[in-house]
Amino acid sequence: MKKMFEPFKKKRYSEQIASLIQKKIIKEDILVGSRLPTERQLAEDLNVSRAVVREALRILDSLGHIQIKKGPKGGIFVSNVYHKPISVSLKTMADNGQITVDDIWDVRLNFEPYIIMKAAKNAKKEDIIKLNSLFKDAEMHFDDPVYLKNKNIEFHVILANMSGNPILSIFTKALLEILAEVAFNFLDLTFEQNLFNIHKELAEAITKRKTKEAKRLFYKDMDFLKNHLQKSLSTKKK
Amino acid sequence: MKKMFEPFKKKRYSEQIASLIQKKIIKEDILVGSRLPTERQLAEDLNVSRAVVREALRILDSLGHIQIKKGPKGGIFVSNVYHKPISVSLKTMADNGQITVDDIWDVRLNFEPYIIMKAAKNAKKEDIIKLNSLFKDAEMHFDDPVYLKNKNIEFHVILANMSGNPILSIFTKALLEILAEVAFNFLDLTFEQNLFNIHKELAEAITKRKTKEAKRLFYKDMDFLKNHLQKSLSTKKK
DNA sequence: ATTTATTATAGGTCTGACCTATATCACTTT
DNA sequence: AAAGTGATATAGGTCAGACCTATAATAAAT
Repeated sequence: MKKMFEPFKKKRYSEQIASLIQKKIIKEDILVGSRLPTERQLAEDLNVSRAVVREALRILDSLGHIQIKKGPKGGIFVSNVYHKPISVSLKTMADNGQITVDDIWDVRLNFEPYIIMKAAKNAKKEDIIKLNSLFKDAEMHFDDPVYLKNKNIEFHVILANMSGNPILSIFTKALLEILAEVAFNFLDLTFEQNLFNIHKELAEAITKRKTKEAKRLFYKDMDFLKNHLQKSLSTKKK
Repeated sequence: MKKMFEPFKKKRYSEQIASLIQKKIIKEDILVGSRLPTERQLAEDLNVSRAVVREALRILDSLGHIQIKKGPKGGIFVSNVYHKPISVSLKTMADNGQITVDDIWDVRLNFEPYIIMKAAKNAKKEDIIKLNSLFKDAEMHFDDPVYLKNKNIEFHVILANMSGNPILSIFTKALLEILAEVAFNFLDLTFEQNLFNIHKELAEAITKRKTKEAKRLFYKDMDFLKNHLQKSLSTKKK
């Protein structure tokens, strides 16, 4: 018959505590890098057993919100990265052959143009400063493939942040991270340098709000990546 | 002196056990839907304390690999839900005002048309069977708002699965779940019935591979939802 | 036949003990 | 002075065993 209520979700103490702490981290009541009380202290403060606290810590750990070190000067350190759980999920699926590089590509091609468009619309002064400072940093290490690779990834992260939609941001970050791990786990200086140059062009189009031009350059960027990826995959031993 | 060994990463028993079980689930040595031994039995089998087993279970739970029920006929059930960590992340952000319903809307509007398009392209016989069985179930409970609401959500999940891209699937699942929780946590039979009828139309367009018509109906679906959402929000006390 | 106690099950929580890795400091040794 | 050695305190890691609580199934009562 007609139900008047849906059953409400009962929660374990460990889950409640985990989301309690998670919220404090997200609200920045607890800052990234700072240290939580010891397990024993948390148990006393929260008036639960240490076992419950530890279960909560396992949850927070697996969500990427904390990092734990043993011994004196050790403890529970806040290290929040919103997109990490997504990366972990995707990584597990990739390891298991449930998703392919093409799937990631598919998704990026579907929503990064939208990000570019929004970024071009919303571009603020501080965003442009961020981009310029990124480029300056990169040019100062123009012969360091590791550094350059990271900056090339960071570029897309900044664009995602500029979209103004945090969901797009974290999805993009996760996709880039997993892509770097499963597909671009190699280094090629010339490649990164060329990529960097495309990014500079793309940034200029965005800051000048030339949306069409920006989209064109994004596809150029992606094509360039894809070509390089296919080349490097074909030279790999099976 | 040259180091002969690098320090190896020590892992808690709980982590080792969690990935042990995770692997078995992924390899399908343990099937989804089946039941793991009881906590006490696992502790005995693995020769660790029950506390360790429970911490492992918290990890597996937060990764969406298991579901736990109390009491007799209860226990630890395998339920690979890859999108769970994403839902949890988004939920937390929503609770803390870091993302809004509009953000979720923005993302859905951006990539569900793509899903619809791919679904219309890829629609297989078994997909159509699934859709029809969904509709049949829903029509058998056409006066139950809870049941209907769940089926209306499930409809979009099936479409996402039909896209053939698991990433789109899990992203969509997470978005729908969070949307249902933060925005549609109320019940309205007539609304759900109307929504259902749109879904039926949409499904027909998709199975007949009428992509344009399908997209049009999707936007109708979204408009309908948005209207209802705004109405219900405006009648809520601030 | 339906409702209401009863009971067994399996997860949930608590207590308090002991183990173990590690940063620090004091003390040698070279 | 530098480097190795050892003691110590810290804080997480593990364990054992007890008791609490929700729930499905069964039996008893209506």
